[in-house]
Amino acid sequence: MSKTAEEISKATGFSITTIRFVLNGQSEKYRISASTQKQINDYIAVHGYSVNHAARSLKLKRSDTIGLVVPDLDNAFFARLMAALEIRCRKRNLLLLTVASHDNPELENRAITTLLARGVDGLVIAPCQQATLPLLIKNKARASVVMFDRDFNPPLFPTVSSDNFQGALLMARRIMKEVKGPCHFLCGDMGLPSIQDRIRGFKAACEEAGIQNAEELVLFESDNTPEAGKHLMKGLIEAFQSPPRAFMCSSLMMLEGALQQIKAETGSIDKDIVMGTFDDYPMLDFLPNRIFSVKQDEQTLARKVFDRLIAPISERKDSQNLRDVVPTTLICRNLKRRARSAKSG
Amino acid sequence: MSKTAEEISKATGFSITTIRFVLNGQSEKYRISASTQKQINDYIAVHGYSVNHAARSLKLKRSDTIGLVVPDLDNAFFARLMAALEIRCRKRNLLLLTVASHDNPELENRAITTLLARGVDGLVIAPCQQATLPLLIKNKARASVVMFDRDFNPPLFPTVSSDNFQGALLMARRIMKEVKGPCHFLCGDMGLPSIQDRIRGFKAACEEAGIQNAEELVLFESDNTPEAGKHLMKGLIEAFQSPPRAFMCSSLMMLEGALQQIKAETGSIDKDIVMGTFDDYPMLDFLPNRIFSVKQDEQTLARKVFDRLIAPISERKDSQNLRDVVPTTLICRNLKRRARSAKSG
DNA sequence: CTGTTAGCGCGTTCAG
DNA sequence: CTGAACGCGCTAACAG
Repeated sequence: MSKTAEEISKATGFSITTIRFVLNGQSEKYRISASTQKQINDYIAVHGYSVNHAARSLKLKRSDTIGLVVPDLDNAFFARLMAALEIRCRKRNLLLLTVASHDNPELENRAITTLLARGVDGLVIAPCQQATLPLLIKNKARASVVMFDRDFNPPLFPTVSSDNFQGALLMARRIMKEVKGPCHFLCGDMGLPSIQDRIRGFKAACEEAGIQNAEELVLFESDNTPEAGKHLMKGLIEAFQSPPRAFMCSSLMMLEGALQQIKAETGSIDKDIVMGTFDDYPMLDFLPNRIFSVKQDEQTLARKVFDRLIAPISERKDSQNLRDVVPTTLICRNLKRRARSAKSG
Repeated sequence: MSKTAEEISKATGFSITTIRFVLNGQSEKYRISASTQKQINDYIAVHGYSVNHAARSLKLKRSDTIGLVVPDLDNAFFARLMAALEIRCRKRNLLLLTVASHDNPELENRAITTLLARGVDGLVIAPCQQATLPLLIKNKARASVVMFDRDFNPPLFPTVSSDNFQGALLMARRIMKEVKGPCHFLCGDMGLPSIQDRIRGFKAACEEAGIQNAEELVLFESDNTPEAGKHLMKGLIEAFQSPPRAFMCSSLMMLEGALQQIKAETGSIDKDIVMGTFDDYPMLDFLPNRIFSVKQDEQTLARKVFDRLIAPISERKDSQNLRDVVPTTLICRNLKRRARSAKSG
């Protein structure tokens, strides 16, 4: 176990101040003698030293810590975002504290409270509710807060999200062009703003294509789970006595469920079905089907989130431009004739 | 921002001690008058209170915090394990601090040092090196340490891992039965004990099947990445002028790379290829191929890790039984004739 | 160049 | 039942 500054002081006979100066690399500044430095450094080399962050935080009212609240730790999108954020944090000697809310408002509040009590210097949240915000605003004082992925109205904090409207528009457009006909949209988590944006994008594409009954093409559930996807697909298959020629899903989980249902009912997944999904996953490569995916740019999202977090004081244009929207990429797989991808936004 | 105990004391006129007793639910014990309690509680109801964990940690030499070091945050297996651990931590009012090592010894050491400096009460590591351990042991004093996923020799700390030998044995056996012939094994991260165990299991299955050249069937790279998988598959295709009839991979990443290579070279993935992989992912359902996967039991792994972490003092049988081995499940997809799954271990 | 000092907020002990 | 006082290890300001 490494020693405290005082222990080093006692052991070497120098005062705590002297010890601290060499510990903090200020020996030049205060012209500590070479001999003194050596003695201290030698002692440290043997016995070790690491600051006590608890004491440091207590004194400085700063924890060098960032809190992150996400719905789910084992969701490819959030995991990638967390990974990207963690790297940025490490560069600044910040520790990222990640807590899952499981899309449950109560757990979300507990997570936020916990993180705030731990004295995080910044807080990043993919909120599952608008109601949380008042609670936050009340305790806001010490941490700068950034929302991401879901931009509820009004945006009480800086918010970073993907261009869901554009992503949905481009994907739906391509799918409908591909099948020269309509496409169903299976949505989970209806209540979320990001999903609403996707639905608007989908409808815009329908309108372009001269499709009248866009409203009926959008199916939704309140949860974002494979089960929800299964259930919606089940309804579709019942209604048409066969799987749809084309459909798109609001998430990988919904797609998973939908495909499981198709496989369960028909024994396999017809390779002529055209599908689309939000979020990308490398394994989509291995389906023989034509399949589109809207890939979110986690790196850019993480960068913008981090910038908002770090520079809260500077550049106070305040209420204006509180929202950052990040373009997505449409990935196209197994098409014979067209290009493979295109930028949105 | 919630108040400190002293602020509450000043605001309500009671002494800090009195405030603390009601904050800590000891008002009964010290027979605080009902009126006093009410005044204090009312104040708290309005202004809020949350303990300052920095001060608390400083005083108690305990942070109510567990550290977790994993190679990669956006790896399905580790993400699931992290999620499972987080839930257990929350139940005990512990905060889980997760840091990625990116399978880089230097980053791993930094991560461990950081976590230890933050005063974690426990430390869980999926180590990418044996060399780390001395460093740890030196600083061990305050945190109980548990290793998982990779059990280096000798096991200097309690270690929890899956039954990799058995998993590989069962999977290889089934694949070879399925194709009535040999199967290649594409391995990443050769140096890891878990991979070594898988190779031993694979060879055992070969021996059972009377296959002589098991050694040649094992291909390996030092990294566990899609690129490594691609590269190995490329070699295989070159050697045989076509993709193998059957192969298995040491991880999903390797499988990803291998399949990408097959697709790149042959335009599609022949549905008669039989494959296997360590770790499961729901999307494997959607390949038309016969495909096996060895699913690790993250819940049980997390439970055993947590138990080792929490109960380090009790039951000191010490050196004996330092290792926990958790059974895996073999998942079989798209087989016509056989059952879908079987337990190992 | 080196030493001393005063809190940060909390848990605990001791005196009333 | 309530108040006062100490110290956890660190930072920062001030005195030599």
